[in-house]
Parts: sequence; structure tokens; C-alpha cells
Amino acid sequence: MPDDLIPDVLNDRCPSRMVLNHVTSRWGVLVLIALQDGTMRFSALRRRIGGVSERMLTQSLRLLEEDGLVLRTAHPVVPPHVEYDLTPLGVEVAEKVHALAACIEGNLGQIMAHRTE
Amino acid sequence: MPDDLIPDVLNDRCPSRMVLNHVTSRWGVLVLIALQDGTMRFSALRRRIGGVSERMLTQSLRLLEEDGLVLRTAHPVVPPHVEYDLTPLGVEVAEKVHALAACIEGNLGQIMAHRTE
DNA sequence: TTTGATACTTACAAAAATGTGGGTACTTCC
DNA sequence: GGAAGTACCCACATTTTTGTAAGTATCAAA
Repeated sequence: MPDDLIPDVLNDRCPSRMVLNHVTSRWGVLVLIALQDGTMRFSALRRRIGGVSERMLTQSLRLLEEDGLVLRTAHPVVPPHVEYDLTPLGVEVAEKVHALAACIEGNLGQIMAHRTE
Repeated sequence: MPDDLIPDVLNDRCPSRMVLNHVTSRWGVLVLIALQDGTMRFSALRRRIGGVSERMLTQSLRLLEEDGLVLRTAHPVVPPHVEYDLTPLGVEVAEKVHALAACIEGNLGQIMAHRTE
């Protein structure tokens, strides 16, 4: 019975670690939060997420797509038209990520005050 | 009225981004989850969190301490005895992080199945 | 007619994260 | 007496992440 049977992020060899890393990656978090507003095109996402480069946005979207959290729909037209959505599982994960971000945003005053002590 | 007045992680210049990065960092996430079990010493933490190096554990603990999420208590004896705890705010944040990790662990089967398609 | 928008990819470079091995000062266990 | 445990720090090297700039094909607006 390998360690992997009961998923555990504290276990070095558990593949949940990899997924957690995708989800909690610098831009992955923000992609999930941004997509909570609904379907978005690549450029719209890029404008919404301050500071992300095209390269990083593409890469983050690809990883989340591979994990089945994000759905990519490409319309083969010129100029290109591609839409991104959360999958049902993506919605679930995005909610948790959003709760975390909101918690930090809500306590930012306290945190910043502590940092300057 | 600067952008920073209403914390928003999607905003490039909002300091909540920095805190979010500490919390969602590779080892930061796991430190918070591990500390949910209660007070732990450095070595215990290191054993609990699979794959973390001393260097990275120290660094992660320092960042979370600066943000006021983790409390470090050093007893000046030889050999050294140092205890780590979550602060009240740390408990709150750790709950969200744990919910996220649990969500991923719980859906890992589905995710891994999707990845191999 | 030049510019900008679309959704990327690729090569290259820079920056950040992470690991490695060593050292510390003492105690207890074998 | 030698080894291991404690909680680190430091310098160095490597790995990973991230950014930058350019290129692609086509259309529409100025």
C-alpha cells in the first residue's frame, strides 16, 4: 500500500503537492480568482491580473487546464478568439483560494502594522 | 486616494500580494498546515513536512513570523529549544489554507485522471 | 499606411528560489 | 570517547521561475 493512496500534502511524494503548487503559484492563484467573474478572454485576463506577463499567463492557464480546473475554448477565427472558464472543480478550488485571499485582504491592516513593529 | 486603501490581490501594487505570496509559497502553505496540530519545535516541523530543508524552513518561518501569522518562542538554553505556534490570525489563515489543501486532496483522483487523458 | 488588437510561441537573459555542505556550542546516550 | 541531537547561520552552486523582446497572420480603425 503506497503512500499515495491517501492523499497528503505533507508527504513529499504525494502528487497532491504538485497540484497544490499549481494552484498556489504566484499567478495561478490570481487566475482562479479572476475567472470567478465568469468567462474571460486571454487579453481581458491579462488586463485584470495586474503585472502578469503573456508568457506567465499562458503557462499558468496551461497548468490549470491540465489539472482540469480551467477550460479553454478556442474559436478558430482570425484574429484568434479564445475563452477561458472555470470547470466545476475549478469553481470549488477557486472558492477556497478566494476565501484565503479575502482573509488576507481583510486583515492586511493588522498584518502591515505587525510588519513595521 | 491611493489604490492601496482597498486591499486587492489583483492589483499589482497592493501589499496583500506580498503576504499572499508568503502564505502560498511552496513551504509556507505546509508550515501553516503542520502548525494546526499545535506547538511544534523546529526539528519536529522539519520531520513533519516532507522534503523541506533547514534553510527553507527557517526562511518560511521567518516570513510568516514577520507577517504575524506565526509566533516564535526561544528558550535560551543549551541545547537550543525553540517553539513555534500559530497566532490567532495565523489560525484563521491556516484554516483557509487547510480547506484548500483538503479540497485538492479530496479531488486528487479526478485531477490525476484528467491529467492522463 | 501605420497602428493596434488578437492569442499566442520561441529564444534568450535576469532574478529568485532552493539545495548543499560546513560550522556552532553544548548535552546526553552508547 | 565518539556519535547524535538541537536550532540554526553562512557561503556557494544549482535549479527554477520569471521577464523581455521579437515574431506570427489577419482584420479594423485612424
